[in-house]
Amino acid sequence: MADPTLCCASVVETPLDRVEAANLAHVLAALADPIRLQLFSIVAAQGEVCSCDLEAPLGRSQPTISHHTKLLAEAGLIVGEKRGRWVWWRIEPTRLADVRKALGAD
Amino acid sequence: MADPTLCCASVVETPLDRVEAANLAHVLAALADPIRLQLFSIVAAQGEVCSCDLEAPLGRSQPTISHHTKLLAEAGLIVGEKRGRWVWWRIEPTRLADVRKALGAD
DNA sequence: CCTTAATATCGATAATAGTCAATCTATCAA
DNA sequence: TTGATAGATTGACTATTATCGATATTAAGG
Repeated sequence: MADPTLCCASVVETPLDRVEAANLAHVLAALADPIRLQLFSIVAAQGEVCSCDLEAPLGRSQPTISHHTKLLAEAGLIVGEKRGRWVWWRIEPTRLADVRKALGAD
Repeated sequence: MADPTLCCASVVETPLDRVEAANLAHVLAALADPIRLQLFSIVAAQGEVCSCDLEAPLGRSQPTISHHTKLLAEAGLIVGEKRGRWVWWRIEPTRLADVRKALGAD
């Protein structure tokens, strides 16, 4: 779903209002899980990864992997492309940059 | 508590191991809540804030505010100093910078 | 001391989130 | 068309978390 509004001032400049806080918290929550962080870093390192190649390194079942990829995708942090029976995931670097900026990147 | 280990390579460079993922997830989880994000941004904007001045703008009870400041402090993101009956909170900018770096700051 | 005030802690509750087995859907191959 | 495979969805269970009332703790001030 990727709520498009992570643009504005950083968290250290101006007090966030409720909507800004909710939007940013939603994206941060997607990253605030060890399995999803590992998943994200594997995808980032390999460029493109099939869902089927995530179960083994993460030690989680297929439905659980599917659940985590869905959350990361809804947060706009990864994008999936279906090719035949497989879904190939890549990260969305601009979205991650938005998060850094929201956390006060110079 | 502020686990000191957020130094290393960013999440987009190398796949995180379990320990790195757990440490980073812990700090991100502290930020991944709307109330704590607002709290953090209020403290950042004002430089120093007393706990007693957080209940009203955040619309939460005193025990809840105390709970959230504790989580942020345990993540190393804010520091509290007791002066008389009051606790004054300030942010830890280096800790926030560590998070940005872990998320791939250039 | 005793009272008041700021904060922390405890206990309970309701909501949220991670996990997996079972099942459904879509795609490909024979 | 049938069988096999990748992924999504559902349902149930458990664990975690946000919240607040009640209580404890600590520090002035009189």
